[in-house]
Amino acid sequence: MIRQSDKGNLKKLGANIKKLREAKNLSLRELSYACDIDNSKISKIEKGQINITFTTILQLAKALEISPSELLMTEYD
Amino acid sequence: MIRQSDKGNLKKLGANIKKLREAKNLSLRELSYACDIDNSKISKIEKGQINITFTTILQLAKALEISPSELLMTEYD
DNA sequence: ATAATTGCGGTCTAATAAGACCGCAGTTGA
DNA sequence: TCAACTGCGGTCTTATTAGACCGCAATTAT
Repeated sequence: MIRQSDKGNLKKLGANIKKLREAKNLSLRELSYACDIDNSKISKIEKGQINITFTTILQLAKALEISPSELLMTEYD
Repeated sequence: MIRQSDKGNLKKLGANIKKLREAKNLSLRELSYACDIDNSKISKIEKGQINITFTTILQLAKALEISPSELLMTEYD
């Protein structure tokens, strides 16, 4: 595993999440509270360090008040 | 883990993937070959039995020739 | 009939996400 | 000056995905 092209895609996803979080003026801890995901984990997600599951995507989307598909709205390789 | 509401969402995702696969007239093994995911795993995904990761979503979307966000184009709880 | 295809369930190992927690260094602002 | 907040990195355990493989029962050709 740990395909090389995946790393870039994970970073893109993370960057998108960070952008959306900042657009709502939320700190990591605030978003953490809103979606019940540890703030350090969100930090890792935004830096593309972990490969989150579908349900984690749903949690984040809900807290960011957007649709799950909007969360993935980016170009991937 | 294994939140109860997640089960329903996983089934919805699976149903959507199955619909998309059938729309392209692909068997499990054909899709399996196209995205390099074991056919038995795809079967489990379609039945909502596993919580796939982001990269698996990308693989499926690519093989189904749709965008990742389109793959999630459904309503979730 | 019979051979191939298909969906699906189960098995086993290794890798890793989930989840919870700690603490630091660098802002920010009272 | 000091307290609060912020991003972020690391740790530890447990649950689960990933990945590869086997085989059956039912369906679908040939």
